Amino acid sequence: MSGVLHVLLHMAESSAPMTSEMLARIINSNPVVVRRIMGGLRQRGYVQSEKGHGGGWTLSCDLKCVTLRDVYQALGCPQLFAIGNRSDDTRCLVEEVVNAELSEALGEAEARLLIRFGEITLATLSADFHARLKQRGGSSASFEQVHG
Amino acid sequence: MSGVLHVLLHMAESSAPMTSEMLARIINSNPVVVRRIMGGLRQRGYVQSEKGHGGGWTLSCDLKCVTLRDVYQALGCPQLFAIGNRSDDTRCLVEEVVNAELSEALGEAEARLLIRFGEITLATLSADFHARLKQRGGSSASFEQVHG
DNA sequence: CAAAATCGCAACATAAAAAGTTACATGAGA
DNA sequence: TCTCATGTAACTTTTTATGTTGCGATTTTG
Repeated sequence: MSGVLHVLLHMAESSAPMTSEMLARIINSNPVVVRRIMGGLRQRGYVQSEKGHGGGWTLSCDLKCVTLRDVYQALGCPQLFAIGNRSDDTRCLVEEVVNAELSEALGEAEARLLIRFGEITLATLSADFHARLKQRGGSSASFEQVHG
Repeated sequence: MSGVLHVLLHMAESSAPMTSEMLARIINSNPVVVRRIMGGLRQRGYVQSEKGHGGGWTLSCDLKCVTLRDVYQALGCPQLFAIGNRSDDTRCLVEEVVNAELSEALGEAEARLLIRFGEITLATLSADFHARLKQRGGSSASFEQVHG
């Protein structure tokens, strides 16, 4: 999640397509992993990829229209919580009770978090970035500088 | 978390000490793991352990006074979320922004969840258990029946 | 006192999941 | 046609959680 957002924002700053390799460097990862996670985003039309010379990834959506929730879903709704129900083998009434209570609490937390994610767009993040950039004196801390 | 609660509720139903082995069977685990996770609870005085013949684990707290939050903390506040900040290497302003936004959202969700956990006591769970038990016709679905 | 039951703990082993890597096919431009 | 890209499957490595073994300490029982 964090990585994908990082990558998307960098793409937003770049006019030319960025290769999987460049994106991988941004998140200290590697090209194949990038392709893997970007696949979901492409399917939903948030990004495009071009093969061949000069190819790479480009944003193909309005930053204002894509929320963190959309991104999360494009990634296949990965597990949000690290804790959860141990098993669904509910022969034991005690376990049933524990699961019910935990599920409810976690479910509510998840719902809230997703709502929150739904309120944050990529444009929000981008604006935030530019605000900080200005504050820091405008030195762009560009891709090449930081991730080169 | 789920496992610990399961175990604690079974202990609440038992007058005699329960051995690590019995508790392990409850959560399809093994005695050493049980001792490991119960250690934190013992330190806080929620449970006691007795060595030797006839020994084992007993609850040593008022169920009404121990919340899920307490249990969570006794377990050492394990990671709650499966997603999070990729790194804290903040040379990149983009990453800084992403991290800030994600941290805030996750932080708030965590705080809320912990509050919620703080409102649920072991007594709540136990009451819930007994309510369901009555509803099902009182057959105790005891430890021996289910986990033996 | 000896034997059996139990916890405590450290060290090691296994398993499951995430991430990374390799290899090769395909398509696009120079 | 050669190079630069992505697409994808298969495999490997790393990481983390869990499980296991071994042994010492403590307590009850006979």
